[in-house]
Amino acid sequence: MERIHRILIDKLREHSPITSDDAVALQSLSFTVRELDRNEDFIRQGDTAQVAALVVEGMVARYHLLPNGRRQYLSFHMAGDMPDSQTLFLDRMDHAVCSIGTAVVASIPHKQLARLFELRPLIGFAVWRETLIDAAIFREAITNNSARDMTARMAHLFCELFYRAEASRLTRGQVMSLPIGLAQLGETLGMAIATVNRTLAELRSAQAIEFRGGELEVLDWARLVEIGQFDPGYLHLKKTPLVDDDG
Amino acid sequence: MERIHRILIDKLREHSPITSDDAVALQSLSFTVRELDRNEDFIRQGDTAQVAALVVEGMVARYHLLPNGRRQYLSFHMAGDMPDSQTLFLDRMDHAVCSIGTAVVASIPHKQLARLFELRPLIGFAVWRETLIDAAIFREAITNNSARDMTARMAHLFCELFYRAEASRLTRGQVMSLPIGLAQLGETLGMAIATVNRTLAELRSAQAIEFRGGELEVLDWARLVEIGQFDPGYLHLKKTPLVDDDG
DNA sequence: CGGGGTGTTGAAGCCCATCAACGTCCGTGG
DNA sequence: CCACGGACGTTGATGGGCTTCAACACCCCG
Repeated sequence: MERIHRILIDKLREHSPITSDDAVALQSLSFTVRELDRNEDFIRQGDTAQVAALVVEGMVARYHLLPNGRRQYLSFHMAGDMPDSQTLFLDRMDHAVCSIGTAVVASIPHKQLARLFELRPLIGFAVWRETLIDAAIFREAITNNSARDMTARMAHLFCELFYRAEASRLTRGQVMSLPIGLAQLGETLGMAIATVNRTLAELRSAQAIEFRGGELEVLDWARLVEIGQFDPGYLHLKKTPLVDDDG
Repeated sequence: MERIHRILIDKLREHSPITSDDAVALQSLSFTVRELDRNEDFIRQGDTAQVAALVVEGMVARYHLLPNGRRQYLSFHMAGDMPDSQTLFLDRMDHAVCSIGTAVVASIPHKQLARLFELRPLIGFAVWRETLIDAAIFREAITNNSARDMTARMAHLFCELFYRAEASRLTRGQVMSLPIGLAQLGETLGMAIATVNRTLAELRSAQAIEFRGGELEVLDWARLVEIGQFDPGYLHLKKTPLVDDDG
């Protein structure tokens, strides 16, 4: 099996039942691969698309471009995510997608996906579920940036990213790759860079995390969860670990 | 045709192509109707559901319940919206849904919807599209509450609600029903009640809106759009008005 | 060695949360 | 009819947390 198919199937299995037949059908999908430099836009606001992207390596981010030229980052995506699955059914992108750090993405033609959804509705439902989890993450971001103080806000973001990375087996022990700068953190959480730095120092001195050189290390998960008021329910992931029953 | 079916079909037509055959199929859906007092929860955080709700009259809101007992309102929904369509594919509600003002909702069994999606994929795609527009609205709320100052934030919310109400023909001239209090506005926009009041006064003195007694009146749409930096692209609605070609 | 990008830290000031007091409306019950 | 009480809206005073601005440190790469 191609690595790209493996990634997609494993990802869907984090939340959906995918049968062996479904897996075989998914392997019929063709794709093209593209390597991205750090901070490279690969979908722009206003674009239309005939392909959907699948993250293969690294991380990508979605963001709104604001009138003043600044950005509001909306979400971060790692291997297995389809950050622009909405282009399947919405004509124009209302936001942009860029890489953070170097990344690899695969492009899958809309037409092949649509045909698969008609042939095997359960695959469509699995991808639909994926987009619904996306929406749940957006909702949590609303609450995070509106109702939590700066420290909780940052802690919650780190909790979410680490939890998701772990579910996708992208962590090494207590460390995950998060090749993001303070400026981008600020444009995610709605805080000024200076505040980002001071809040980060706070989390560090609480012995909760270490964040340097594009790597996030969780020193005290329980404390981080408590500071961030993190409850992973909204991620709708199965609690059981992945089982490789097709390889 | 039942009024409930009419509402649902018209709503889907705001963004999706629904053929006469699709419309007939949609009319096979059965439902039960429930009337709600003002501020009545009808889905709670953690619930599972076998039915999906369709707003028939009035407005409902989705919200996160916070540890301190306060709420973060996430979105508002009016006639035609399906505020809990995610229950079709996600087991547990990660947020609650309540009425604001009195409202009427219809409940449609999940099983009937799922069968319809398998029989007629295009209907499923239309509902999917609806959930994707929801997600786009959530994204805009992230940006609104994170990157815009208080005045723009409130203006943008009013723009969105009025624009959506107009698309669904729920306005009377420049007036729409918005039976919401200052406290709830604050819990939507992430500001204290006092600030809500003062910001509201600002918009009033700018001759942009009037908001009183649960009614929002737009006095100067262009100015409101400018203050709120509102661009309706993210709502993904067709620009053409609805055409009643099945009645 | 120089320069740019990024991170760090301090000082000043403002916006907004908080608190408090008062006003207004409306429904209830005397 | 009026008195009362509660929910909601309004307004002022205060304080603090965050933004802003500025200066400097650091590091990688040319």
